[in-house]
Order: sequence, then C-alpha cells, then structure tokens
Amino acid sequence: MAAVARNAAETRQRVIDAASALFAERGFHATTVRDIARRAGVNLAAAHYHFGSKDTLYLEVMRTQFDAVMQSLAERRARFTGGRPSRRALVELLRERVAVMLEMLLGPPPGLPGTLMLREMLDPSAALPDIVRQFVRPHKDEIGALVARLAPRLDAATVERCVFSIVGQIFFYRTQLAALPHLSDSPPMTKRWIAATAAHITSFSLGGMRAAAARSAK
Amino acid sequence: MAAVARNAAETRQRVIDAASALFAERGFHATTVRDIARRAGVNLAAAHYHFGSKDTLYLEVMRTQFDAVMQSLAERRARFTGGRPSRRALVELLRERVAVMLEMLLGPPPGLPGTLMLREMLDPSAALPDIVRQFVRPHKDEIGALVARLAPRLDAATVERCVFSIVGQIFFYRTQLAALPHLSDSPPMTKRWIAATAAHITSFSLGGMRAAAARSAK
DNA sequence: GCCTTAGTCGAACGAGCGTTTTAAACGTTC
DNA sequence: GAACGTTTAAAACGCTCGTTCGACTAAGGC
Repeated sequence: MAAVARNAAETRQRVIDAASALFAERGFHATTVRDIARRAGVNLAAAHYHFGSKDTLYLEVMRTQFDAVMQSLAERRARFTGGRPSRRALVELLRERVAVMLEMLLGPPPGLPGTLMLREMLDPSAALPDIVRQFVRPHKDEIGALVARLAPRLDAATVERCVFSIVGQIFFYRTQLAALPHLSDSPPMTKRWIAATAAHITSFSLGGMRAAAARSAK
Repeated sequence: MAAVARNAAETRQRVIDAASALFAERGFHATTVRDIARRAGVNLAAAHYHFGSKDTLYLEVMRTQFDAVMQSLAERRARFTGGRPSRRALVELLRERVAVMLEMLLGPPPGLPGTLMLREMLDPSAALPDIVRQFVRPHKDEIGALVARLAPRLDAATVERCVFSIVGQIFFYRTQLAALPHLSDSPPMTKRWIAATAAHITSFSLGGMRAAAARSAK
C-alpha cells in the first residue's frame, strides 16, 4: 500500500501542477482534461478518480495555488513586526512590497497566481471569495497600513483610494502584459527593470499621497 | 433585392450585437454560435452564412466594437485643438479624460470595450494588434501629451511611466470589478462615484508627476 | 490464502460543439 | 410567369468534450 499511496500522492501533485499551468495558460474552457492528463503523464481516468470532475479540479488548483502564495506572503510579513520604523524605513518597506507584487505578477516565468487571479476576475467561479480573502485582502490591508503610517492625516476612505491607486499601478503591467511589446520599447522584465519600475511607482505614489493629504485637508 | 438586403444588414447587425454581448459576458470559448443565434433571433446557419466561421465573427465583433470606440474618442479629441491652454485647463482636461475612461470601462451597463479588451489581453487573438492601435495607443498618446504639458521637464521615459501609472489607476477598477464588492463598501458605480474617483485619480496623479519630476531632476 | 480496498488503465458513452448540407421561400429579371 | 441568384430554416455530419465503465494490479487485514 505504501508504494501505491506514494504514487497516488505523486499522481495527484502532477495533475495539480499540469492543471495549474494549463488553466493559467489557456483558461478554464480552453483547457481539456485530456490535455492536463497528457502533460501530467497520467491516465485520463486517474485524474477523474482523484478529483471527481473538472470543476472540482479547478477549485483544488486555486486553493493550492493561493495557499502557497499566502504562505510566502506570511513569511515576508514577519518584517513588519517590531517597533516604530522611521519614515525612510516605511518608504523602503513600500518599495519592497511593490517589487514583490510586481515579481509575483510578472515572473519568474509563469506569473501563475497573477494570471489565475485575473482570469477569476473576468470569469468568477466559486473560488473567487477565497482568492479575495487569501490574496487580495491581505495585500490591501498591508499596503493600507503602510499608507496610513506614511500619511497619518488621511481618513479611511482616502487611504483606501490611495491603496487602489498604488495597486492599480502595479497591476497595470500584468493587465497590459500582452500589449506592452506593441506599446513600449520592449521592457526586458529583468530584475533590474522590476527594481526601476518599483522605484517609480513608489515615488509616484508618495507624491500622490501627499497630494491626497493636501486635498483632504482643504 | 432592397427588402432582402435591408433584412440581411439587420440580421448581420443583430448577430454582431448579440455576439459582442456574449463574448464579453462569457469569453470566446464559453460562447456558442447557437447561443449567439438564439439571442440575435436569427437562424444558426444565417450566422455562418454572413461570417463564415466563429473565429471571423469574433474578429468582426472586435473590429466593429473598437471602431465605435475610436469614433467616440475622435469626437472627444476635438476639444484638444486650439491654443495653449492654462494649467488649470490642462488639469481639467486630464480629469475629464480619466472620467471618460472610467465610464467606458465600467459602464453604462455592459462596459463592453473594457471587458473585450481585458479578455484580449489574457488570450490574445489576431485582433490584439488592431485593438492596441485603435484603442490603447491613442489613449496612451493623449494622456502622454497631457502629462508632457503638465510636467514639461520630464524625459520621454518618465512620461511613459507616468502615463502607465495614471492608466493603471483607472484600469484597476475594471480589473478588480468582480472583487470590489468583497473588498470595499459597495461602490455604487454611479455618475457621482465616477466623478469622485476621477477627481482622486487626477489629484493623486498630479502629485505623482510632481514627485517624478523632483526625482528625475536629482 | 482469500478478500477487501485503493489505484490505474483502455475503451466507450452521451452530449454538445462548429460546420455543412438540403431544401424551401424570397425578390428580381426577362 | 418561369428561371435565377440570394437568403433563411431545419436537419444532419463529424468531431471532441467530460465523464463513466469494467477489468486488472498491488498491498494490507483477517
């Protein structure tokens, strides 16, 4: 039984991995269970044995994928605890968070969670509430906390708008990924490019927050 | 022949309209030609008679849809010509442009071009280059011109980054449309809400441009 | 040693898809 | 008014999809 169980777990994982890649690549409807089974190197019926249906496989893929994201996010979050950081440190934290989100959305190669989430936004499934809770909310809350500390005078509604403005700038590069080669002189998507983009977004946003504070003070 | 031709043109239009709505609503793969024919109130074969295949119908839908957008854009653009506007007028122009894009992306009801474009970005088809040329490029160039006039000291690369930052803030509300009810206290998407959002994005972006100018001056 | 159970496999099923065919209805032309 | 090309309607074709079936293998429990 041990050998079988080990193989079973491996089969399960291979199906999950293949399905993650294919769902991200082509979307739910354009992906066939046969393609998934072929890429996973398992039998067609085996996939159905483990997951029951294409729909539940999709939900399982989402759950698995965003569990992993949540975990890596939790590790990064540890840095926040500890004392009352200087403004310079807060800015640095924001810049780093922007860079992390850019990396997560654009690469390395697959940019899988970003793509799956974008697809979920266009064609919401039963997984959407979970994704929002595990993925979107934490990001929003963390950036919101940073904004609130960087601009203490802002009311809650303005903080939310600023968060949307910051996150929007980040998401833009994933949303328009396909169009960017037609739009701009090929951005190489290198580490260097990500750092430069994160730096721009950060300083642009700091200026924006200043303006928002000035506006709400009036 | 005249009566037939009139019916034929009407049939064509009805198919295009139904297909536009369904492709936006469900995406290409989840939409069936039978659904389109049913919603259009025409026979299944009629659609194939007029468009040959589902793929060419999709391309035709895209062409038609973004032709219309381009036309409405051209009308709005007329306002730009004429003299050297004051800074206050430039800001007003930017605010109005942001509001127009928000409206186009979020409503009234369908927000059709925005949805179709987002789908194209996730699953690019042969229509993507056209969409970029007719829809994305003009917006980018116009906002770029505004940015360049509002912050004359910026180099071209920084202007581009600022444009991406502005457009990103706008697109955010379309990208996260499905998640917004889970994220925020239900934004009503009314005219009033759009105006308030446009005002925030505009002032946030003006502050961001100021910061970008200060940064590039260093 | 036999039986149950978990897992895999090839084959097949029914449904729904895009597309094509067939035939009837239509206005136009002579 | 008969022949014609054009447009619509209905049925059918071929294919692929998600899913199911039954046989088979290997590993414990009694």
